[in-house]
Amino acid sequence: MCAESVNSQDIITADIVKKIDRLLSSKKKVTINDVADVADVSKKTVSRIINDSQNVKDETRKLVKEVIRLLHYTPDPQARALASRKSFLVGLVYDNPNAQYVVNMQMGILDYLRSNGRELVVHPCDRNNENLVDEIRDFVERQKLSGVILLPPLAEDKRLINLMIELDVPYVRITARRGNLTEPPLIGAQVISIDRVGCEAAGNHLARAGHKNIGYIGGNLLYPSAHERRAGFEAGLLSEGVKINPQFDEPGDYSFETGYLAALKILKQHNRPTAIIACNDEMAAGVYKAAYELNIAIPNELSVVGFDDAPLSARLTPPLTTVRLPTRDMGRNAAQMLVEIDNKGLVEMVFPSDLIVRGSTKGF
Amino acid sequence: MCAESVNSQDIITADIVKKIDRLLSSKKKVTINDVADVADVSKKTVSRIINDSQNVKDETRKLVKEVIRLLHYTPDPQARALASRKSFLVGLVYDNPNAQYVVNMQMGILDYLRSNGRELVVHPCDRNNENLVDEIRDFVERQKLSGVILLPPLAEDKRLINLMIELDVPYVRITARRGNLTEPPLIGAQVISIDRVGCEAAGNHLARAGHKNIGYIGGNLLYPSAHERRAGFEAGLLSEGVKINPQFDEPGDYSFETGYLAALKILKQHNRPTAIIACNDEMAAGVYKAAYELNIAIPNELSVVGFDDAPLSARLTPPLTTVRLPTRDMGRNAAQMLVEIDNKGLVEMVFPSDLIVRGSTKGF
DNA sequence: CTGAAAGCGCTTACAG
DNA sequence: CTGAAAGCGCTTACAG
Repeated sequence: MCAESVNSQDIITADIVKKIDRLLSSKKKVTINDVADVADVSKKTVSRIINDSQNVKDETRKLVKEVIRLLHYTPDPQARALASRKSFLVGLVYDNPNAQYVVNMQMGILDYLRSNGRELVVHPCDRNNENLVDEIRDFVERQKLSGVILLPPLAEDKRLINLMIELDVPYVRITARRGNLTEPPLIGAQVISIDRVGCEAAGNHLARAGHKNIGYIGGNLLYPSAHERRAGFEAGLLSEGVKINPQFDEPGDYSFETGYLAALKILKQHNRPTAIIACNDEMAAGVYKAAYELNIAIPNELSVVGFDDAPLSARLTPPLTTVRLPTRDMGRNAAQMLVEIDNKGLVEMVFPSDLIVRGSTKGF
Repeated sequence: MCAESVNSQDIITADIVKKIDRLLSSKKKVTINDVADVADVSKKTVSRIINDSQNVKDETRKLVKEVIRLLHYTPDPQARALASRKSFLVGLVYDNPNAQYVVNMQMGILDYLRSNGRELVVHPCDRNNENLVDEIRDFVERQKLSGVILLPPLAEDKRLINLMIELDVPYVRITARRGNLTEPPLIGAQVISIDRVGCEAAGNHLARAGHKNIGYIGGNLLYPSAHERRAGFEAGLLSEGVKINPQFDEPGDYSFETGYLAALKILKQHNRPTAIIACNDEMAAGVYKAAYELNIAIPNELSVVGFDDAPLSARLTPPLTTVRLPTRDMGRNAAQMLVEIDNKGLVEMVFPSDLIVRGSTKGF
């Protein structure tokens, strides 16, 4: 294969073409030295161009870029990492039980990183491991990560945030917006989901359908999401003058099991509610199980709402009305923030959630 | 912090301790040069020990290892990669719709890699992308991967297998055992799941429960798993003299939708079967939906069996009887094979699947 | 705007 | 069994 001889760029001389052809046919790896040699500049100049430095004459830049293209040169990431003490690896740190969420996030992050010559190194961990902080410190330092993305609930862990600051590594936290403004100001870059918006729509949807006797199964109150979602559901109901029935207001922890047990408790009572809001789809699936056992028909006798749009939710019978978070979009934007934005100061991006109405909710 | 002065190893002299203390308090990164200097050997010798070379005197090895320990030295992965043209990164290449499978596999792979100073770089891709091969070639070459793990169905892709051989990179394929021995001999290292075993148990379970009129919804026949599973189900039934009713033998493609449509078709007939075997849980969930709409009670009027033990399966009402693959174990062992075993020749590990009986199956 | 020199922290190839 | 030298492919720090 020879360098396209019909070259529109008259900056590429016959001499250069000859050099390129020789390199290409030698089958050896093309390095910065080859580019420098062919373009007749120093490798420092090539380095400047690779790293988007401004201090290069336009003409020089154009020539070098063309040579890079013709040689199919890509800089060696390990060599760059060694010299600059920064790798082109991004770490994804999480401890999360929801596989779909993790996979969607990975896809979104990679949507962006791919265009950027970076790779994603996954690092699931155990938030109850007492060596968590040291272990993550090792990970970041050894791999000289160019950035870290923290998923909830680890993104809320003060120890990890402090670690990122101590290591001076760019990081982006994926979090849910707190309604509670008495919280200390948020630290570092964040991609924030607003669980509240979709929940408000869901509450409104139920209230408008005529439901007045409404049960509630809460999320794990240690997570901001549980508070946010509740605030949203309540606001949506209240806009139509409806409140959660305190008689059927049960705690939960986002697990199928607590959803099931809470629903059993609620549904066994004689004036049982006509709708139950569960703080996530897992628990909503627990409500389905309880309803099934008690022979209560969804949606005819009971409407159910969840949160997450888990794969599960569309597979339930009837399919579950739920709230969706744009997880993949959030991942893509988190990666972009990490790479493009200097991490000093506050940076945030906000993503609302959406109500998805399916077959589990019905009016009278 | 000073090096433990009460040192049981009399090889560590006071002089060495002093040097170590000075290094540790300097806060600079500890390198191979420091280790060599403290142990009074060449850095080549330290390198031999890091890389488990045999040609080192026991005494020397012991001393150097102790110095490494006291200095908390860890070799720089990027420097090693640059010098040896091999990184300490393992690539996970897949194109798979099932999030739980991917996440379990990642966990298993990391179970092993963690103990090994290696990291996992994830690389989801699109098998219909015409640049697939070139794109993966770039990935492997640029990152100088020390190994690649291929998940199904990409693990069956001849183009990728040839690519791995061409690049001479160690690789392990995760595959399902084919029953068909006319297939060409299997290439390279493999971690093989035997879908057949669990399916046979499932078929047997149904037949022993007294089912004689049995419907079947197949998997995507492009994947070996679809054939394996069918062979297993049939063998299990046949051991009790039962066969799939050809009248209710429907194709499917592993999607919820095809499961649903096939089940509708089957269940609308007047002599409908008392049990349906679906080739995976997604399709089994489709059967639930169809049964619900047709007002057919599971398991009282219809038993259902799936495959995967997806998170979904335990959440369905009633919970689904299904077959489980030891995904995480497979991942751990794949990583171990990749790292420990020279990739020449055939190497395989086999993992059987298990029947998990839950509430969706019932006798008469 | 550009470059020569030194160095990042290892391993390779060779020698003894 | 051990080591001195060169080199992997880049960037840094400095100079002009």
